[in-house]
Amino acid sequence: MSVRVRFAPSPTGGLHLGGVRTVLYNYLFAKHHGGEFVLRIEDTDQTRFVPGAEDYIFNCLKWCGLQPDESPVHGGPYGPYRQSERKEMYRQYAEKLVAEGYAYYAFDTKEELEQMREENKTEENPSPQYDHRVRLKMRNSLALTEPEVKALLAANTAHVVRIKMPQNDVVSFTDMIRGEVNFQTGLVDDKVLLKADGMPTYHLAVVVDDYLMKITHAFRGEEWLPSAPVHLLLWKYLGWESSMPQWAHLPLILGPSGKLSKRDGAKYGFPVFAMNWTDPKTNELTEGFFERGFLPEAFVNLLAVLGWNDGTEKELYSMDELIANFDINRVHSAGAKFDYEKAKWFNQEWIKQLSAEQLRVQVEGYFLSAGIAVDDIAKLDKVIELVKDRCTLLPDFVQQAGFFFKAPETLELDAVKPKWSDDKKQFFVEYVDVLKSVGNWEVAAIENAFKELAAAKAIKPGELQLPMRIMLVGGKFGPAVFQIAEIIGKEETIKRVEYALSLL
RNA sequence: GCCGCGUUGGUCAAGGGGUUAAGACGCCUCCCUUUCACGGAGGAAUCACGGGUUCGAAUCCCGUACGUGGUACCA
Repeated sequence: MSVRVRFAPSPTGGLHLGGVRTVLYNYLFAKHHGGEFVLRIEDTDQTRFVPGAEDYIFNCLKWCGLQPDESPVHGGPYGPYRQSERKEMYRQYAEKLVAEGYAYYAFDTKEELEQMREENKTEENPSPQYDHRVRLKMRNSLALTEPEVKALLAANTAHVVRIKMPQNDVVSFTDMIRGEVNFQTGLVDDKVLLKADGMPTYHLAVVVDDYLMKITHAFRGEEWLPSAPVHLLLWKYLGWESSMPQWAHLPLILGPSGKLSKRDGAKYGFPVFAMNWTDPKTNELTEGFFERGFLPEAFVNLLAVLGWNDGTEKELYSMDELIANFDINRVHSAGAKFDYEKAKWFNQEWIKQLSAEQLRVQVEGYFLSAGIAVDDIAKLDKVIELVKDRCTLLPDFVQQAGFFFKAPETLELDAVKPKWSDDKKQFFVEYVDVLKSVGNWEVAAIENAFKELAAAKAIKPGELQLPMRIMLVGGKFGPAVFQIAEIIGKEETIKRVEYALSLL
Protein backbone atom coordinates (compact mmCIF):
# COMPACT_ATOMS: atom_id res chain seq x y z
CA MET A 1 0.00 0.00 0.00
CA SER A 2 1.25 3.42 -0.93
CA VAL A 3 2.37 5.80 1.81
CA ARG A 4 0.00 8.71 2.42
CA VAL A 5 0.68 11.43 4.96
CA ARG A 6 -1.04 14.66 5.74
CA PHE A 7 -0.42 18.06 7.22
CA ALA A 8 -3.54 19.54 8.72
CA PRO A 9 -3.16 23.15 9.78
CA SER A 10 -5.98 25.28 11.04
CA PRO A 11 -6.01 28.55 9.14
CA THR A 12 -5.92 30.86 12.11
CA GLY A 13 -2.68 32.78 11.63
CA GLY A 14 0.95 32.61 10.69
CA LEU A 15 2.86 29.41 10.01
CA HIS A 16 5.71 29.11 12.41
CA LEU A 17 8.93 27.14 12.49
CA GLY A 18 7.43 24.13 14.16
CA GLY A 19 4.60 23.99 11.67
CA VAL A 20 6.92 24.16 8.72
CA ARG A 21 9.08 21.45 10.19
CA THR A 22 6.04 19.23 10.64
CA VAL A 23 5.18 19.77 6.97
CA LEU A 24 8.76 19.09 6.03
CA TYR A 25 8.99 15.80 7.89
CA ASN A 26 5.69 14.72 6.40
CA TYR A 27 6.84 15.70 2.94
CA LEU A 28 10.24 14.05 3.26
CA PHE A 29 8.75 10.85 4.57
CA ALA A 30 6.19 10.72 1.76
CA LYS A 31 8.70 11.47 -0.98
CA HIS A 32 11.27 9.09 0.46
CA HIS A 33 8.71 6.31 0.17
CA GLY A 34 7.29 7.46 -3.12
CA GLY A 35 3.99 8.34 -1.46
CA GLU A 36 1.56 11.23 -1.38
CA PHE A 37 1.55 14.33 0.77
CA VAL A 38 -1.93 15.64 1.50
CA LEU A 39 -2.80 19.05 2.84
CA ARG A 40 -6.07 19.22 4.71
CA ILE A 41 -7.49 22.40 6.17
CA GLU A 42 -8.78 21.97 9.72
CA ASP A 43 -11.27 24.80 9.83
CA THR A 44 -13.88 23.33 12.12
CA ASP A 45 -13.76 26.21 14.54
CA GLN A 46 -15.82 28.84 12.82
CA THR A 47 -15.16 31.35 15.57
CA ARG A 48 -11.48 31.36 14.77
CA PHE A 49 -11.73 31.92 11.05
CA VAL A 50 -9.06 34.33 9.87
CA PRO A 51 -9.36 35.68 6.33
CA GLY A 52 -6.24 35.19 4.28
CA ALA A 53 -4.71 32.59 6.53
CA GLU A 54 -5.29 29.74 4.11
CA ASP A 55 -3.73 31.53 1.15
CA TYR A 56 -0.88 32.48 3.39
CA ILE A 57 -0.20 28.85 4.25
CA PHE A 58 -0.09 27.94 0.58
CA ASN A 59 2.31 30.76 -0.12
CA CYS A 60 4.63 29.59 2.61
CA LEU A 61 4.59 26.03 1.35
CA LYS A 62 5.27 27.22 -2.14
CA TRP A 63 8.22 29.29 -1.03
CA CYS A 64 9.62 26.35 0.89
CA GLY A 65 9.18 24.04 -2.07
CA LEU A 66 6.84 21.74 -0.15
CA GLN A 67 3.95 21.37 -2.53
CA PRO A 68 1.11 19.04 -1.59
CA ASP A 69 -0.05 16.35 -3.97
CA GLU A 70 -3.63 16.81 -2.79
CA SER A 71 -5.21 19.86 -1.18
CA PRO A 72 -8.12 22.27 -1.52
CA VAL A 73 -6.26 24.02 -4.34
CA HIS A 74 -4.48 21.05 -5.89
CA GLY A 75 -7.55 18.82 -5.77
CA GLY A 76 -7.39 15.05 -5.45
CA PRO A 77 -9.54 11.93 -5.19
CA TYR A 78 -10.36 12.22 -1.50
CA GLY A 79 -11.81 15.71 -1.37
CA PRO A 80 -13.09 17.99 -0.23
CA TYR A 81 -9.94 18.84 1.66
CA ARG A 82 -11.47 21.54 3.81
CA GLN A 83 -13.19 20.13 6.87
CA SER A 84 -15.86 22.80 6.86
CA GLU A 85 -16.89 21.40 3.48
CA ARG A 86 -17.01 17.87 4.89
CA LYS A 87 -19.33 18.83 7.73
CA GLU A 88 -22.12 16.45 6.74
CA MET A 89 -19.83 13.45 6.77
CA TYR A 90 -19.06 13.47 10.45
CA ARG A 91 -22.47 13.28 12.10
CA GLN A 92 -23.18 9.71 11.02
CA TYR A 93 -20.05 8.47 12.75
CA ALA A 94 -20.88 10.33 15.92
CA GLU A 95 -24.38 8.84 15.87
CA LYS A 96 -22.97 5.39 15.27
CA LEU A 97 -20.79 5.75 18.33
CA VAL A 98 -23.76 6.85 20.41
CA ALA A 99 -25.85 3.98 19.14
CA GLU A 100 -23.17 1.52 20.11
CA GLY A 101 -22.64 2.99 23.54
CA TYR A 102 -19.22 4.46 22.93
CA ALA A 103 -20.44 8.01 23.06
CA TYR A 104 -23.39 9.98 24.38
CA TYR A 105 -25.39 13.16 23.92
CA ALA A 106 -24.65 15.94 26.36
CA PHE A 107 -27.04 18.85 26.80
CA ASP A 108 -25.04 20.83 29.34
CA THR A 109 -24.95 24.52 28.69
CA LYS A 110 -21.82 26.56 28.90
CA GLU A 111 -22.97 27.85 32.27
CA GLU A 112 -23.59 24.37 33.59
CA LEU A 113 -20.13 23.29 32.56
CA GLU A 114 -18.61 26.29 34.24
CA GLN A 115 -20.57 25.55 37.36
CA MET A 116 -19.39 21.96 37.42
CA ARG A 117 -15.79 23.07 37.11
CA GLU A 118 -16.24 25.71 39.74
CA GLU A 119 -17.82 23.32 42.20
CA ASN A 120 -15.26 20.58 41.77
CA LYS A 121 -12.30 22.87 41.75
CA THR A 122 -9.91 22.40 44.65
CA GLU A 123 -6.33 23.28 45.25
CA GLU A 124 -5.46 19.67 44.54
CA ASN A 125 -7.44 19.65 41.34
CA PRO A 126 -7.41 23.06 39.68
CA SER A 127 -8.94 21.84 36.42
CA PRO A 128 -11.74 19.30 36.91
CA GLN A 129 -12.60 17.23 33.89
CA TYR A 130 -15.86 16.09 32.42
CA ASP A 131 -15.15 12.42 33.03
CA HIS A 132 -16.45 9.23 34.62
CA ARG A 133 -16.45 10.87 38.02
CA VAL A 134 -18.99 13.51 37.11
CA ARG A 135 -20.74 12.41 33.95
CA LEU A 136 -23.63 10.81 35.78
CA LYS A 137 -24.31 14.11 37.54
CA MET A 138 -24.55 16.05 34.30
CA ARG A 139 -27.32 16.53 31.79
CA ASN A 140 -26.55 13.86 29.25
CA SER A 141 -28.00 10.73 27.75
CA LEU A 142 -26.17 8.62 30.30
CA ALA A 143 -27.69 10.34 33.31
CA LEU A 144 -31.13 11.17 31.94
CA THR A 145 -33.91 8.70 31.25
CA GLU A 146 -34.64 7.66 27.71
CA PRO A 147 -37.91 9.63 27.50
CA GLU A 148 -36.14 12.71 28.80
CA VAL A 149 -33.44 12.40 26.20
CA LYS A 150 -35.96 11.83 23.43
CA ALA A 151 -37.89 14.86 24.49
CA LEU A 152 -34.82 17.04 24.55
CA LEU A 153 -33.79 15.77 21.13
CA ALA A 154 -37.27 16.25 19.74
CA ALA A 155 -37.26 19.82 21.00
CA ASN A 156 -34.02 20.45 19.12
CA THR A 157 -32.16 21.16 22.30
CA ALA A 158 -28.57 22.18 21.63
CA HIS A 159 -26.28 19.27 22.39
CA VAL A 160 -22.88 17.83 21.74
CA VAL A 161 -21.68 14.26 21.42
CA ARG A 162 -18.99 13.19 23.86
CA ILE A 163 -16.90 10.07 23.88
CA LYS A 164 -17.42 7.83 26.87
CA MET A 165 -13.92 7.09 28.09
CA PRO A 166 -13.62 3.70 29.81
CA GLN A 167 -13.11 4.00 33.53
CA ASN A 168 -10.45 1.37 33.86
CA ASP A 169 -8.51 0.59 30.78
CA VAL A 170 -5.05 1.13 29.41
CA VAL A 171 -4.51 2.28 25.86
CA SER A 172 -1.08 1.83 24.39
CA PHE A 173 0.55 2.22 21.04
CA THR A 174 4.00 2.36 19.53
CA ASP A 175 5.06 5.79 18.48
CA MET A 176 7.61 5.78 15.66
CA ILE A 177 9.75 8.25 17.56
CA ARG A 178 9.09 7.46 21.21
CA GLY A 179 8.42 3.75 21.28
CA GLU A 180 5.64 2.37 23.45
CA VAL A 181 3.38 4.91 25.14
CA ASN A 182 0.66 4.04 27.66
CA PHE A 183 -2.36 5.90 28.99
CA GLN A 184 -4.93 5.15 31.63
CA THR A 185 -8.28 5.90 30.09
CA GLY A 186 -9.84 6.89 33.40
CA LEU A 187 -7.61 9.93 33.54
CA VAL A 188 -8.70 11.27 30.19
CA ASP A 189 -11.88 13.35 29.96
CA ASP A 190 -14.93 12.68 27.83
CA LYS A 191 -13.88 14.83 24.91
CA VAL A 192 -16.50 16.48 22.77
CA LEU A 193 -16.65 14.79 19.39
CA LEU A 194 -19.39 16.73 17.69
CA LYS A 195 -20.09 20.31 18.64
CA ALA A 196 -23.49 21.90 19.06
CA ASP A 197 -23.16 23.60 15.68
CA GLY A 198 -22.77 20.22 14.01
CA MET A 199 -19.10 20.62 13.34
CA PRO A 200 -16.78 17.90 14.54
CA THR A 201 -13.99 18.71 16.93
CA TYR A 202 -10.45 17.90 15.95
CA HIS A 203 -10.73 14.54 17.71
CA LEU A 204 -13.52 13.18 15.56
CA ALA A 205 -12.36 14.92 12.41
CA VAL A 206 -8.80 13.60 12.40
CA VAL A 207 -9.91 10.06 12.82
CA VAL A 208 -12.68 10.20 10.25
CA ASP A 209 -10.62 12.10 7.71
CA ASP A 210 -7.46 10.09 8.17
CA TYR A 211 -9.54 6.98 7.61
CA LEU A 212 -11.43 8.33 4.62
CA MET A 213 -8.29 9.80 3.09
CA LYS A 214 -6.41 6.54 3.61
CA ILE A 215 -3.64 8.11 5.63
CA THR A 216 -0.97 5.54 6.48
CA HIS A 217 1.29 7.57 8.74
CA ALA A 218 0.18 10.39 11.00
CA PHE A 219 2.82 12.85 12.13
CA ARG A 220 1.94 15.75 14.36
CA GLY A 221 3.35 17.85 17.16
CA GLU A 222 4.01 16.48 20.59
CA GLU A 223 1.20 18.60 22.00
CA TRP A 224 -1.20 16.01 20.62
CA LEU A 225 0.22 13.12 22.59
CA PRO A 226 -2.10 13.53 25.59
CA SER A 227 -5.19 13.19 23.41
CA ALA A 228 -3.82 10.24 21.47
CA PRO A 229 -5.78 7.73 23.59
CA VAL A 230 -9.01 9.37 22.46
CA HIS A 231 -8.00 8.95 18.85
CA LEU A 232 -6.83 5.38 19.35
CA LEU A 233 -10.15 4.47 20.95
CA LEU A 234 -12.08 6.13 18.16
CA TRP A 235 -10.25 4.09 15.55
CA LYS A 236 -11.16 1.02 17.53
CA TYR A 237 -14.80 1.95 18.21
CA LEU A 238 -15.42 2.86 14.61
CA GLY A 239 -14.14 -0.55 13.63
CA TRP A 240 -11.21 0.75 11.64
CA GLU A 241 -8.41 -0.46 13.83
CA SER A 242 -6.73 -2.46 11.10
CA SER A 243 -6.29 0.61 8.92
CA MET A 244 -5.12 2.93 11.65
CA PRO A 245 -2.06 4.94 10.62
CA GLN A 246 1.25 4.63 12.38
CA TRP A 247 1.82 7.54 14.69
CA ALA A 248 4.79 9.77 15.25
CA HIS A 249 4.64 12.68 17.65
CA LEU A 250 7.27 15.25 16.73
CA PRO A 251 9.26 17.08 19.39
CA LEU A 252 8.56 20.74 20.01
CA ILE A 253 10.76 23.59 18.85
CA LEU A 254 11.53 25.79 21.81
CA GLY A 255 12.44 29.45 22.06
CA PRO A 256 15.10 30.99 24.27
CA SER A 257 12.81 30.65 27.26
CA GLY A 258 10.42 27.78 26.83
CA LYS A 259 7.99 27.13 24.02
CA LEU A 260 8.69 29.14 20.91
CA SER A 261 6.10 31.82 20.44
CA LYS A 262 5.70 34.63 17.98
CA ARG A 263 6.48 36.97 20.83
CA ASP A 264 9.97 35.51 21.03
CA GLY A 265 10.60 36.87 17.56
CA ALA A 266 10.05 40.47 18.54
CA LYS A 267 11.71 39.95 21.87
CA TYR A 268 14.91 38.32 20.67
CA GLY A 269 15.09 39.75 17.20
CA PHE A 270 14.58 36.78 14.95
CA PRO A 271 11.75 35.67 12.68
CA VAL A 272 9.54 32.82 13.83
CA PHE A 273 7.15 32.58 10.86
CA ALA A 274 8.05 31.34 7.40
CA MET A 275 6.83 34.56 5.83
CA ASN A 276 5.56 37.87 7.14
CA TRP A 277 2.14 37.64 8.68
CA THR A 278 -0.05 40.55 9.62
CA ASP A 279 -2.91 39.74 11.91
CA PRO A 280 -5.96 41.24 10.18
CA LYS A 281 -7.59 42.08 13.50
CA THR A 282 -4.76 43.65 15.43
CA ASN A 283 -2.57 44.62 12.48
CA GLU A 284 0.30 43.12 14.38
CA LEU A 285 3.13 42.05 12.09
CA THR A 286 5.18 38.97 12.78
CA GLU A 287 8.31 38.75 10.69
CA GLY A 288 9.11 35.87 8.37
CA PHE A 289 12.30 34.16 7.33
CA PHE A 290 11.62 35.00 3.71
CA GLU A 291 11.53 38.73 4.34
CA ARG A 292 14.56 38.55 6.60
CA GLY A 293 16.53 37.37 3.60
CA PHE A 294 16.73 33.63 4.06
CA LEU A 295 17.00 31.31 1.10
CA PRO A 296 14.32 28.61 1.06
CA GLU A 297 17.08 26.03 0.66
CA ALA A 298 18.64 27.20 3.91
CA PHE A 299 15.36 27.47 5.77
CA VAL A 300 14.37 23.93 4.86
CA ASN A 301 17.86 22.65 5.61
CA LEU A 302 18.08 24.18 9.06
CA LEU A 303 14.63 22.97 10.00
CA ALA A 304 15.37 19.47 8.80
CA VAL A 305 18.40 19.07 11.03
CA LEU A 306 16.71 20.64 14.03
CA GLY A 307 15.70 17.35 15.59
CA TRP A 308 16.95 14.97 12.95
CA ASN A 309 20.29 13.76 11.63
CA ASP A 310 21.30 10.83 9.51
CA GLY A 311 24.03 9.61 11.83
CA THR A 312 26.83 11.09 9.77
CA GLU A 313 28.50 14.46 10.16
CA LYS A 314 26.67 15.89 7.20
CA GLU A 315 24.74 19.05 7.91
CA LEU A 316 24.18 20.68 4.55
CA TYR A 317 21.45 19.00 2.56
CA SER A 318 19.60 19.87 -0.60
CA MET A 319 15.94 18.87 -0.78
CA ASP A 320 16.85 15.82 -2.88
CA GLU A 321 19.43 14.74 -0.36
CA LEU A 322 16.94 15.17 2.44
CA ILE A 323 14.40 13.06 0.62
CA ALA A 324 16.99 10.38 0.02
CA ASN A 325 18.28 10.31 3.59
CA PHE A 326 15.33 11.16 5.80
CA ASP A 327 14.30 8.56 8.33
CA ILE A 328 11.52 9.29 10.80
CA ASN A 329 13.00 6.79 13.23
CA ARG A 330 16.04 8.99 13.60
CA VAL A 331 14.04 12.00 14.70
CA HIS A 332 14.93 13.04 18.25
CA SER A 333 12.36 12.66 20.94
CA ALA A 334 13.47 15.71 22.89
CA GLY A 335 12.46 19.27 22.10
CA ALA A 336 15.10 21.47 20.50
CA LYS A 337 15.87 25.08 21.27
CA PHE A 338 15.99 27.19 18.17
CA ASP A 339 19.35 28.91 17.66
CA TYR A 340 19.16 31.91 15.36
CA GLU A 341 22.95 32.18 15.10
CA LYS A 342 23.15 28.73 13.64
CA ALA A 343 20.21 29.47 11.38
CA LYS A 344 22.19 32.36 9.90
CA TRP A 345 25.16 30.08 9.39
CA PHE A 346 23.03 27.77 7.28
CA ASN A 347 21.96 30.68 5.13
CA GLN A 348 25.53 31.82 4.70
CA GLU A 349 26.56 28.33 3.65
CA TRP A 350 23.76 28.19 1.12
CA ILE A 351 24.66 31.58 -0.31
CA LYS A 352 28.20 30.32 -0.78
CA GLN A 353 26.96 27.13 -2.30
CA LEU A 354 24.55 28.60 -4.85
CA SER A 355 25.80 30.06 -8.11
CA ALA A 356 25.47 33.70 -9.08
CA GLU A 357 22.85 32.64 -11.57
CA GLN A 358 20.77 31.03 -8.84
CA LEU A 359 21.08 34.06 -6.59
CA ARG A 360 20.69 36.69 -9.28
CA VAL A 361 16.94 37.28 -9.20
CA GLN A 362 16.76 37.55 -5.45
CA VAL A 363 19.78 39.83 -5.18
CA GLU A 364 18.46 42.06 -7.91
CA GLY A 365 15.21 42.35 -6.00
CA TYR A 366 16.99 43.66 -2.96
CA PHE A 367 19.00 46.07 -5.12
CA LEU A 368 15.86 47.41 -6.69
CA SER A 369 14.17 48.04 -3.39
CA ALA A 370 17.31 49.84 -2.23
CA GLY A 371 17.13 52.11 -5.25
CA ILE A 372 20.05 50.54 -7.08
CA ALA A 373 19.53 49.91 -10.77
CA VAL A 374 21.22 46.97 -12.41
CA ASP A 375 21.92 47.46 -16.09
CA ASP A 376 24.36 44.67 -16.76
CA ILE A 377 23.50 41.08 -15.81
CA ALA A 378 26.97 39.75 -16.60
CA LYS A 379 28.42 42.35 -14.29
CA LEU A 380 25.89 41.46 -11.60
CA ASP A 381 26.84 37.80 -11.77
CA LYS A 382 30.51 38.65 -11.54
CA VAL A 383 29.88 40.87 -8.54
CA ILE A 384 27.72 38.28 -6.77
CA GLU A 385 30.44 35.70 -7.21
CA LEU A 386 32.95 38.16 -5.81
CA VAL A 387 31.05 39.15 -2.66
CA LYS A 388 28.88 36.21 -1.72
CA ASP A 389 31.45 34.92 0.76
CA ARG A 390 30.77 37.92 2.92
CA CYS A 391 26.97 37.76 2.93
CA THR A 392 24.97 36.03 5.58
CA LEU A 393 21.51 37.25 4.72
CA LEU A 394 20.33 38.26 1.25
CA PRO A 395 20.00 41.98 2.11
CA ASP A 396 23.73 41.95 2.90
CA PHE A 397 24.33 42.05 -0.84
CA VAL A 398 23.13 45.64 -0.89
CA GLN A 399 25.88 46.69 1.47
CA GLN A 400 28.50 44.36 0.07
CA ALA A 401 27.89 44.96 -3.62
CA GLY A 402 25.71 48.01 -4.05
CA PHE A 403 28.73 50.24 -4.59
CA PHE A 404 29.54 48.40 -7.81
CA PHE A 405 26.43 49.92 -9.33
CA LYS A 406 26.04 53.15 -7.46
CA ALA A 407 28.63 55.45 -5.94
CA PRO A 408 28.52 55.44 -2.14
CA GLU A 409 26.42 58.26 -0.74
CA THR A 410 28.57 58.76 2.30
CA LEU A 411 32.25 58.08 2.76
CA GLU A 412 33.62 56.87 6.04
CA LEU A 413 36.26 59.59 6.09
CA ASP A 414 36.91 59.22 9.79
CA ALA A 415 38.78 56.03 8.96
CA VAL A 416 41.15 58.04 6.76
CA LYS A 417 41.55 61.47 8.33
CA PRO A 418 43.71 60.60 11.36
CA LYS A 419 46.50 59.35 9.12
CA TRP A 420 45.88 61.63 6.20
CA SER A 421 48.72 63.85 4.99
CA ASP A 422 49.62 66.20 2.19
CA ASP A 423 51.93 63.54 0.79
CA LYS A 424 49.08 61.10 0.57
CA LYS A 425 46.81 63.67 -0.98
CA GLN A 426 49.50 64.44 -3.54
CA PHE A 427 49.83 60.74 -4.24
CA PHE A 428 46.17 60.42 -5.17
CA VAL A 429 46.21 63.57 -7.26
CA GLU A 430 49.04 62.09 -9.30
CA TYR A 431 47.51 58.62 -9.29
CA VAL A 432 44.44 60.01 -11.00
CA ASP A 433 46.66 61.30 -13.77
CA VAL A 434 48.39 57.95 -14.06
CA LEU A 435 45.04 56.19 -14.18
CA LYS A 436 43.88 58.41 -17.01
CA SER A 437 46.67 57.05 -19.14
CA VAL A 438 46.16 53.41 -18.31
CA GLY A 439 45.17 51.82 -21.57
CA ASN A 440 44.55 48.28 -20.47
CA TRP A 441 42.02 48.67 -17.65
CA GLU A 442 42.50 45.58 -15.55
CA VAL A 443 43.57 44.65 -12.03
CA ALA A 444 47.28 44.14 -12.76
CA ALA A 445 47.69 47.45 -14.55
CA ILE A 446 45.76 49.42 -11.96
CA GLU A 447 47.59 47.80 -9.10
CA ASN A 448 51.07 48.07 -10.64
CA ALA A 449 50.60 51.75 -11.36
CA PHE A 450 49.52 52.20 -7.76
CA LYS A 451 52.55 50.42 -6.36
CA GLU A 452 55.04 52.05 -8.66
CA LEU A 453 53.82 55.50 -7.79
CA ALA A 454 53.81 54.66 -4.09
CA ALA A 455 57.39 53.42 -4.35
CA ALA A 456 58.44 56.55 -6.19
CA LYS A 457 56.94 58.65 -3.40
CA ALA A 458 58.33 56.35 -0.71
CA ILE A 459 54.93 55.67 0.86
CA LYS A 460 54.00 52.17 1.92
CA PRO A 461 51.27 50.95 -0.46
CA GLY A 462 49.44 49.46 2.48
CA GLU A 463 48.87 52.87 3.98
CA LEU A 464 47.30 54.04 0.78
CA GLN A 465 45.03 51.11 0.21
CA LEU A 466 42.58 51.91 2.95
CA PRO A 467 42.03 55.48 1.71
CA MET A 468 41.63 54.09 -1.80
CA ARG A 469 39.05 51.64 -0.51
CA ILE A 470 37.07 54.31 1.29
CA MET A 471 37.07 56.41 -1.87
CA LEU A 472 35.65 53.62 -4.00
CA VAL A 473 33.48 51.75 -1.52
CA GLY A 474 32.63 54.23 1.18
CA GLY A 475 33.65 51.98 4.04
CA LYS A 476 36.03 49.35 5.33
CA PHE A 477 34.58 46.38 3.55
CA GLY A 478 34.37 44.67 0.20
CA PRO A 479 36.66 42.61 -2.02
CA ALA A 480 40.15 43.57 -3.17
CA VAL A 481 40.28 47.28 -4.07
CA PHE A 482 41.87 46.92 -7.49
CA GLN A 483 39.36 44.28 -8.36
CA ILE A 484 36.65 46.79 -7.54
CA ALA A 485 38.35 49.46 -9.63
CA GLU A 486 38.48 47.13 -12.59
CA ILE A 487 34.81 46.31 -12.39
CA ILE A 488 33.43 49.79 -11.86
CA GLY A 489 35.61 51.02 -14.74
CA LYS A 490 38.15 53.69 -15.40
CA GLU A 491 35.86 56.65 -15.58
CA GLU A 492 33.96 55.80 -12.43
CA THR A 493 37.13 55.03 -10.48
CA ILE A 494 38.64 58.39 -11.34
CA LYS A 495 35.38 60.13 -10.57
CA ARG A 496 35.15 58.59 -7.10
CA VAL A 497 38.77 59.32 -6.24
CA GLU A 498 38.42 62.93 -7.35
CA TYR A 499 35.21 63.36 -5.42
CA ALA A 500 36.79 61.96 -2.25
CA LEU A 501 39.80 64.21 -2.72
CA SER A 502 37.48 67.20 -2.79
CA LEU A 503 36.33 66.27 0.72
CA LEU A 504 39.74 65.68 2.22
C1' G B 1 -2.76 19.28 41.32
C1' C B 2 -3.10 15.19 37.89
C1' C B 3 -1.40 12.89 33.30
C1' G B 4 2.03 12.42 29.08
C1' C B 5 6.79 13.36 27.02
C1' G B 6 11.70 14.68 27.69
C1' U B 7 16.99 15.67 30.05
C1' U B 8 24.98 14.50 26.49
C1' G B 9 29.24 21.57 26.43
C1' G B 10 25.78 28.17 26.02
C1' U B 11 22.93 25.89 21.41
C1' C B 12 22.16 21.73 17.71
C1' A B 13 23.94 16.91 18.39
C1' A B 14 26.77 11.51 17.54
C1' G B 15 27.31 7.64 20.67
C1' G B 16 22.62 3.06 23.47
C1' G B 17 27.32 -1.52 28.72
C1' G B 18 34.33 -1.01 28.12
C1' U B 19 35.47 5.53 23.43
C1' U B 20 41.13 10.17 25.02
C1' A B 21 32.58 11.14 24.98
C1' A B 22 32.54 12.58 17.52
C1' G B 23 31.05 16.78 14.72
C1' A B 24 28.61 21.67 13.89
C1' C B 25 27.10 26.80 15.57
C1' G B 26 28.78 30.48 18.89
C1' C B 27 33.09 32.19 21.83
C1' C B 28 38.70 32.77 22.39
C1' U B 29 43.94 32.46 20.27
C1' C B 30 47.04 32.17 16.09
C1' C B 31 47.99 31.90 10.55
C1' C B 32 46.44 33.85 5.76
C1' U B 33 44.84 38.83 4.19
C1' U B 34 48.00 46.07 4.82
C1' U B 35 39.68 46.38 4.53
C1' C B 36 35.75 43.03 5.78
C1' A B 37 34.96 38.20 4.96
C1' C B 38 36.29 33.20 3.19
C1' G B 39 39.86 29.59 4.39
C1' G B 40 43.45 27.03 7.74
C1' A B 41 45.54 25.52 12.77
C1' G B 42 44.55 25.37 17.87
C1' G B 43 41.67 26.30 22.66
C1' A B 44 37.95 26.65 26.65
C1' A B 45 33.32 24.07 27.50
C1' U B 46 29.21 18.33 28.37
C1' C B 47 26.75 12.89 30.02
C1' A B 48 20.80 16.88 35.67
C1' C B 49 21.03 14.48 40.70
C1' G B 50 20.60 10.06 43.95
C1' G B 51 20.22 5.01 44.34
C1' G B 52 20.56 0.28 42.21
C1' U B 53 22.02 -3.92 38.28
C1' U B 54 27.09 -5.11 36.50
C1' C B 55 33.90 -6.84 36.81
C1' G B 56 32.53 -2.19 34.29
C1' A B 57 27.08 2.65 33.32
C1' A B 58 26.55 8.66 29.42
C1' U B 59 24.38 3.93 27.84
C1' C B 60 19.91 -0.73 31.57
C1' C B 61 16.26 -0.18 36.07
C1' C B 62 13.99 2.84 40.05
C1' G B 63 13.42 7.47 42.42
C1' U B 64 14.09 12.85 42.67
C1' A B 65 14.74 17.46 40.39
C1' C B 66 14.09 20.39 36.34
C1' G B 67 11.97 21.49 31.53
C1' U B 68 7.91 21.03 28.33
C1' G B 69 3.01 19.81 26.69
C1' G B 70 -2.05 18.49 27.92
C1' U B 71 -5.99 18.93 31.34
C1' A B 72 -11.81 23.85 26.04
C1' C B 73 -18.25 22.79 22.25
C1' C B 74 -9.13 25.54 20.05
C1' A B 75 -6.43 23.15 16.92
